[in-house]
Amino acid sequence: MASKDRILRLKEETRINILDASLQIVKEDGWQALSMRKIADVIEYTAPIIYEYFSNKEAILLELTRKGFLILARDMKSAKEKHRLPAKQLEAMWLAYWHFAFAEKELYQVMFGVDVNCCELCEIMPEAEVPYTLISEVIEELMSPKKPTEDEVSVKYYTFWSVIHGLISINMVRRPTSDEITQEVLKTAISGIIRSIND
Amino acid sequence: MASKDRILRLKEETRINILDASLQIVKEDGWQALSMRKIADVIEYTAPIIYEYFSNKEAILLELTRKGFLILARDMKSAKEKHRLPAKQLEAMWLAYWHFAFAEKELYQVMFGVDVNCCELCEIMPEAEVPYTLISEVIEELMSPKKPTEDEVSVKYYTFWSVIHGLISINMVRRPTSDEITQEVLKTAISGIIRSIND
DNA sequence: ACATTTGCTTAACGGTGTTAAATTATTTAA
DNA sequence: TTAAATAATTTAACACCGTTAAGCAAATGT
Repeated sequence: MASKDRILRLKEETRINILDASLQIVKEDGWQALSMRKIADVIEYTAPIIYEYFSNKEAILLELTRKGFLILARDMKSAKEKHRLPAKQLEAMWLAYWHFAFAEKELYQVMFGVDVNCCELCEIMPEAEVPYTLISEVIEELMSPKKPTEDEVSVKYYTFWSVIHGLISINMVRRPTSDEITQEVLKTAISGIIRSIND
Repeated sequence: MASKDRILRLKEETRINILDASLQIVKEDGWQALSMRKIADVIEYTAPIIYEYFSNKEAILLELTRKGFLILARDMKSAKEKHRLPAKQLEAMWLAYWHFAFAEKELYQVMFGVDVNCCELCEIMPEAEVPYTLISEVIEELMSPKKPTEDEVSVKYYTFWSVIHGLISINMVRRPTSDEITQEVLKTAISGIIRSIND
């Protein structure tokens, strides 16, 4: 019967509506504002019908995560295809990754669990700047022959922090990588940046 | 009156009890399990008295964040003092940072907003492995003269990912750094790692 | 002894995710 | 066409959440 098809198509449509509504709410008011009742409001149903399409709220987040990975993969593939040299391909893919993170900020957040609460943290909590100060002093000392500007020191600081924080996030979020690999990444990263400081 | 002092001391004590109880709950069942009523249970009071010590739940998280930064600063300082060469000091401080993140995992999480939900994500969602595959293939090609093992490719992959993901996290969580700095960090990081691939 | 303050609890409000029951609408069968 | 069966949707409810207001009981000051 064709009517079965039509109904299935409608069902698939509301499934997508639920995902779209979720993303819309998150884009407007952030992840913490996402609730089943608000989703229901947007799709003009009541909350319980959502459970006919997703077994719970977590399943919605998971589906958005999958959506994110699909878009990311597509973007990275197309970036790769624009080059032939492996080095260029790598750069293009990572830049695509970077752009995806900000173009689809909300998806990236649910994919990798970055929350955005603490933007003005340093203003209300001076202690949060101590690590920055400690490290920057040493970086400046290390660069002192060149009399670096504060911005140049910042560049090095953020590179360091990115590597370490990135490694930590990844090791916390994913299944733990082998210790040897992690330690090697850590050491080579640190010494690599230190070496690069006086380039 | 000395009794005033005693009472103030008791008040300070329950303040600390609240923070300790919070951390205990989080260590046992994760951040998402932390609730005012559960804190009250642990300190053997009812929920509303917590508001005599903290204006709301967010304030408790903020205080734990501060606690984290204090410990981190202490650890980094003492690591620095163990060395005289700036390069050694840097390495020691970042290793201290690293160790802090795992020794005080819960504090690090509330400080930088890393959530830990998706440990087995790759098992239940194959799409999550596509970016890894894409990049690894190119890295392997780039290293091909050396016939690298899968572990060696992983090292490079995770270094890349750490840098990019770390930069993204930082740019999302903190007030936005100037675009020029960010772009320079990105480019130098990427080309640095690419260069290092055939060391 | 009475009044006042303090410490704490109970009760409540509006919100959350989720489930079960009741209701309405649609399709099927006689 | 009408009755029975099935599907679609809502209402009601449960147990929890953060938070606030009202109430009570004990300690304190006068």
